[in-house]
Amino acid sequence: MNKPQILIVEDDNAVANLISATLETQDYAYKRAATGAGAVMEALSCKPDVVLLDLGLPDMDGVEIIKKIRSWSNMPIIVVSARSEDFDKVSALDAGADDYLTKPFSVDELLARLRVALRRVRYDGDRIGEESSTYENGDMRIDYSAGCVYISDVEIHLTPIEYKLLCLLAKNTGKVLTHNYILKEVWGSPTASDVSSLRVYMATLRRKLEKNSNGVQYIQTHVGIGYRMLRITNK
Amino acid sequence: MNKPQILIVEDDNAVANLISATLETQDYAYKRAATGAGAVMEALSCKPDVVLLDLGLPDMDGVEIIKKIRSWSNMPIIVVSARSEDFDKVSALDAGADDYLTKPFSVDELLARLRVALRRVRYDGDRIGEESSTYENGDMRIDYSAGCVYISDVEIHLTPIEYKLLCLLAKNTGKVLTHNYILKEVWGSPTASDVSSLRVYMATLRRKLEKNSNGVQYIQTHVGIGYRMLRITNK
DNA sequence: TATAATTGCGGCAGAAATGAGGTGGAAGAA
DNA sequence: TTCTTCCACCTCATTTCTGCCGCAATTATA
Repeated sequence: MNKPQILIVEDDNAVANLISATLETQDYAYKRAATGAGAVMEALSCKPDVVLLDLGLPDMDGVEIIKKIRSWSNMPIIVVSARSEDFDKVSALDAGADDYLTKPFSVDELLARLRVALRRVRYDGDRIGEESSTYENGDMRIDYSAGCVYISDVEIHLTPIEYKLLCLLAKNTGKVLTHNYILKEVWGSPTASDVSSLRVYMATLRRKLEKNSNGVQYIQTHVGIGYRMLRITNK
Repeated sequence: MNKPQILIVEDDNAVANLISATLETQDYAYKRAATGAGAVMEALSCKPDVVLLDLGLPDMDGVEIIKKIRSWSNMPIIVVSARSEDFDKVSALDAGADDYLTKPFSVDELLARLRVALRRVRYDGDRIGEESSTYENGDMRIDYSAGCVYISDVEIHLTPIEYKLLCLLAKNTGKVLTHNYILKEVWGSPTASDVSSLRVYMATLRRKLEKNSNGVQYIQTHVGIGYRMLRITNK
């Protein structure tokens, strides 16, 4: 078995050095990133086994980074943050983080929690294997890493909400998603927006998807229930 | 989807009450155990989705409990302990615990970490179970997750009420359901609609089901009583 | 026993209600 | 500015429900 690969995301060099030195003594391999954008890129390219993420990065909100990574990967994310408020913890954990450590942290505890995360990777890894960062269905392709969508290799521009909507449908291809479920997943709370807005987004999303795609219908309406992404079998 | 089942292992009644009250507000189901032996037994018998484990039990060392459970199960274990020493955390985590909270803990944080654990259970469950959640009877097939019905692999379009009706009959294949029972289950209240409406829906449902299905009768009428879905034995 | 009356079921059709999609524009953010 | 988000209004399609009719089975009556 190879050395476990850890991605350290931290803009404070002193802390990053401390962590990387510690990891070396434990015979882990590691990569470093000091910005949110760099973190997402590294997470994509080197596919680390675990991400150690500092929330206080200069260029991007930590929770945003978590959501970005979670949009295509389930790799364990351990947040290491100076913020110890409940709100910060809850929002990071709910965004998809697996653990949350507050600075100053004990090195032993960090290592122990790292082992917990790795245990899970190894365990999951045996059964699900590699996860791809793209989704394909018929002529449609979603590149999660780039956040782009293509129809027959032609890029189509989606707004953030449209993109989220499409990803949600894609993740659940073949299943009917209820209006409320979609609203909760995309907008956060079912009350934030209402079904009429959802309809508008569905309509524009459909138009964009099915414009250059000769007559193929990707999204099916279930009247009074919700929507469903069909699996396209091109034969 | 069932309520998540949480096992609370805690000998201090006050804390246990606080946790169980909190869980109830979140619509979780829970069981309680106050001793290590009881905890292991409950974990075995009721197969909870998550275990909340207090380390300071009178009859058994917490780490021992973790190891015992881990010897046969990977269910998530969140330790809730008054001990905040590194050594305690590391040994619990390395013994197989998934998370470690020190008392006094914030209820919000506990709930967030609980959600993290449940997320993982659900995810694993989807992967390994891959339960198709379909019903089959003769040439008819109901795909519950897709909300679709097929006759001889041809999709049949049903309106919401027709679909509910069919699911209800399917769930009770072979049993006679009275008019009132059906009205209550499908419409919510027996007074919302009356039997004449039910007749219309039954008729259209029958037509749709038995159209492409050469002469097979799925739904049987019991005059003056109700309806019944027959189990079809295709030979 | 034979016939008439009653009751319940299914078919059909049309009205009423609900929901979906289109469009335009206002408000807010980049 | 431009882009994005969201709301309001309109039209159209679907869904739901009701009423009426004929048929069949059961029950009552001569």
